[in-house]
This record gives sequence, structure tokens and C-alpha cells, in this order.
Amino acid sequence: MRKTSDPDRRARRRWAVRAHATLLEQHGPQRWWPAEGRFEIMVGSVLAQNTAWRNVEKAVANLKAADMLHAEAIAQAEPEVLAQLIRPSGYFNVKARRLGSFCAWYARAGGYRKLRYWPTMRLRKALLGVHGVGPETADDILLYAFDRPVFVIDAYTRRIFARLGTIRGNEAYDELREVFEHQLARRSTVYAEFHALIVRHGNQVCRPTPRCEDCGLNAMCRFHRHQPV
DNA sequence: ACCCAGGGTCATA
DNA sequence: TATGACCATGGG
Repeated sequence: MRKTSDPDRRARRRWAVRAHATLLEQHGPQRWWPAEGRFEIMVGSVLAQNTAWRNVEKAVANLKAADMLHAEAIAQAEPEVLAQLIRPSGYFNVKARRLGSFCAWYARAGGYRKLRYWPTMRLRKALLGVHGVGPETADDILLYAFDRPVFVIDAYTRRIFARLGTIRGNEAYDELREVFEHQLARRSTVYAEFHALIVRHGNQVCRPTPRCEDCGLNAMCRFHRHQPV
């Protein structure tokens, strides 16, 4: 029996590439992140922590209506005022403080015009040093606001690929990030599109109780194969 | 009425 | 390293 050619074998091992192609076929291009400017993306990624996007939109709209969508304005705002504006996004007291500390850092660093020249990993460390910015929020900002080739790991990523059987799901954040980054072409456009597809698939198809009948990944899914008929 | 949503921090073992 | 409590709104 003939041995599989090396390129085929490599492609089969790179399940992230196959999943990306399949999800792109099923859902189409996502064109993320849904926001108007870079700073709005950064604000959104803080407010989106463990929160439905619908609620984030309301909070961002409130900030915009109050003409507060600027780092200086947010950094100088009274915590209570800020909290009321972002109330729909939940955890409003916590997030008011997080948004404040992020904007204070951002303004002090000179904003995008200065930060754009920072090396990616230096920028990542600086972001992680801001109170309230953890690995996922930092990587959202790096990928979608700074166009850096950093892959974002979120709860959807863990759930989908744990079900597929390609990861356990409880790996350390940076370990998973590097697995995905190594499997894909190191380009921010690829990472951005793939993560967007993962989010789309995670909240429409691979939900807590999965809708396997609507899923294009069944052929490569261990979870689906083990489902009773 | 319950579960979940594009997490992170802090205390504890 | 690894759990658990806590934060809080709104939609299904």
C-alpha cells in the first residue's frame, strides 16, 4: 500500500488549517472586528469580557453619544459617571476601573501614533501590565487594533477544538496561542478572520448544547462521532 | 426560572 | 499550578 505523500500528511496534521477552510466555506468572510476605529476596538475588547456583544454595543453607543470615545476623556471621567455609561455591558463598576486604567496607560504612552512602533511582544507585555487587561483582551487589541499577528484564544476556541478532539481545552493560554500560531500562516489577516469565524461558529453552531446538524466540521469532529443516534 | 455570554482579579491550598 | 468567589447586564 502506497504511503501518503508528505504534503498531504502535513496538511492532515494541521487541523487548524482544515477547520479554517471549512468554517470559511460555511459562514463566509466575517470582516472583523465590528467597530469604527482602532480605539473603539480597544474599548470594545475590554467591555466584551465575558459579556454578550449586544450589550457591549449599547455601552459603546452610550460613550459615543456622550462624546467620550477618547482615551483622555475616559481617563479623566468620574468613575461613577463612566460606570453608568457602560452599565449595559455588565460588571460596570469593575469595567469602569479597567477602562480607566487602560485609557490612562494608553494616553500616557502617546496613543496609537507612538505605540504603533513598539515591537509586538513589548507591546503585549505592556498591555498585560495594565490592570484589567488579561491575555485575551491584550491579544484582541494586538490583533484587531494594531494588526499584529497574534492569535486570540477564547472560550469558543477551547470549546470547539476540545470537541473536535484536537486539544484538551484546559491548556494554558499561551500554550494554545502558540499551537494555533504555528499551524497557520503568521499573518494578522489570517488570524483575524479565523478567530472571527470561531466566534461565529461558537455562538451559532457549536453552542453549549451543540447544533451538530448545522455543523460543517462533523467529518473531523470526535464529539459528533460519539453522539448517540 | 435558569443558563449563558467574544474574562480578569484576588484569595486560598 | 489550580481551583473558587466575585463582578452584573440582558437575551433565549
